[in-house]
Amino acid sequence: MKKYLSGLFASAGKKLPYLNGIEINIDVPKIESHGDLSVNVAMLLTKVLKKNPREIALEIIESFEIDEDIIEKVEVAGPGFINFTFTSQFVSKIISEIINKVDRFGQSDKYSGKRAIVEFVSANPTGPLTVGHGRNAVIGDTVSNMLEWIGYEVDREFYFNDAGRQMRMLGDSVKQRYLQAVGDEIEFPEDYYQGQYIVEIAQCLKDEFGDSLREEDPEGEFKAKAQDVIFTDIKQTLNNIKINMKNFYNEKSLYDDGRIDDVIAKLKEKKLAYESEGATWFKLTELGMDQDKVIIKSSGEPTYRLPDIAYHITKYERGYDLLVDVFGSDHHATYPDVLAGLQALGFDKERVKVLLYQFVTILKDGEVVKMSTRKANYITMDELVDEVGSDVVRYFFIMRNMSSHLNFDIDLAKKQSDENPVFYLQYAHARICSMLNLTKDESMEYSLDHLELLVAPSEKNLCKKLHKFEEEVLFSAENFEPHRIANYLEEIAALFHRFYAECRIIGTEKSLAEARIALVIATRIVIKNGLSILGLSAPERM
RNA sequence: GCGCCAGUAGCUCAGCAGGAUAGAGCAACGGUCUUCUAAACCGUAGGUCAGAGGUUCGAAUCCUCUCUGGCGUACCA
Repeated sequence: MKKYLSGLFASAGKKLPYLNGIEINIDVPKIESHGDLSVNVAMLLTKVLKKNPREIALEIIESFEIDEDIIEKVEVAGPGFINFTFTSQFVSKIISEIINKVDRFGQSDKYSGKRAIVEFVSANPTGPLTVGHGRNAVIGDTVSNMLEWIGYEVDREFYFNDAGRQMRMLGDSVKQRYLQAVGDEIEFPEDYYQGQYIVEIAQCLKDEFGDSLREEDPEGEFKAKAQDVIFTDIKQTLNNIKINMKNFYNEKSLYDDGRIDDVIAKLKEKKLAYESEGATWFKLTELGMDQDKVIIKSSGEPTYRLPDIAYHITKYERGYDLLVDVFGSDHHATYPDVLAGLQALGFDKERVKVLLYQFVTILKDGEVVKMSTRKANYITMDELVDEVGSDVVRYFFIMRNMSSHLNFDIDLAKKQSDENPVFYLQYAHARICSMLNLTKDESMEYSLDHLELLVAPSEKNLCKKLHKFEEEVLFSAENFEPHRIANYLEEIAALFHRFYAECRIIGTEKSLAEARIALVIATRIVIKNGLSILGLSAPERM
């Protein structure tokens, strides 16, 4: 519908030159009597033309060559809006397109040929994935899906660090538990990883090696075993919520490849790194930032900035056009350093898109749950998925704007009832499948020959919303706003349920019934496609 | 102190590519199944869009300030 209007204004521009070169905003009015689409261009032109906006609007309307099969009515309203009402015939045509494209409907090829890498989760393997990681995981995977829908070839990647302090602590923790397991009476330090999984890993080592590891370095067999067990578990957890990473990128390889040294050398070459107080500093003040930061500590260990820069360079080198990073809001102060580094080394930082999401507050029994991996005070993703299922978990994490704090109410998520919004969408899909089974039993088929019979308000409203799917997917993907898809689907489902309440198929005159079946099939396709973008199942019965 | 995010109905949140009378779900109240799934639909009630200025023909939406909450502001990641 919007495309048609854009064309209409483009050709009107030939007669009214002032229409050329200005952007035509096409809006959906909130009030039904204001038509299907509305344009405010006349009001924007008052200043330039020094004329009353309603006069301008009238002049524009007169210049249109209207096809009456498409546009039913054009009128000037309010302070100078131009309101368009489309014919039912035109509006319902979308059904043919949807039924034609099926699971490709909503996809676009705007970015085809482009490659994107989405880095997400990226948790160090010190413990199981918790509900705290959930929002990151679901945002990353859903954004990846959306990018695929607009043409990108997307690789999902998990970046991790198996060196460093946290992992050292992990090895120490396992060793302590092991010593306890082989009978040593020692006290387990309070600041070590407290989780039960550490005890289990230690038990495994005891079963395998007996007490022969008493003198083993914590960073040897202990750390290796822990990392192995925990990573296997993390992969399984991701799999449980339908996430498949293409790569797990180990920070360590950046050292082995000499990439870390390379970055240092290049920064020094550009006079952007210097030594002071035993450490190596990154001269961020040179790049317009507030203060210089340490990139290599006096201990000789780099800070996160250095490997992060080196890692991102590999992404450019691997040929990605778009580099998406999904981070919690606690990273907001750190990534600009990395971007500045990339830019200084000649990489286009505009290709990096950092998605920052706000933290999740977990509510259980009406209370806030404070989580910490080290203190073993957490709810794991697996526990949650076992209780409520992958669909509910994914939906809860994606249904809100990522820039807003999210309350995750575990008790609400557990309810298999109408209080749980994900069922609203799935129920619409299941209801449709059930209807279609029934019409099939009655030997009724869909037909695209009489779609113009779909004139009831609930039919027209549903069709109008179906028109917007492709645009919605494109806009959501380009703006990295996955929650919009969830909102859109809730609207489609609501319109469908209303249609269901008002319009019947069985017992209706044949050609209208056939048109309605077509509408229902089209709706099913859109709901199913939308659910698939969100990584949710589309159940055929509930 | 400085920076980022947020503040919209009792609760959880949409809306924020400036538009006409601010929405949904839940919770409350009332109605709708002898015919396609009542996990649904219809209706009632509920608001100083945190507050104050400003820009504009027009502001929940953009700008400034204030207040409140979250997160940062490391030789942790």
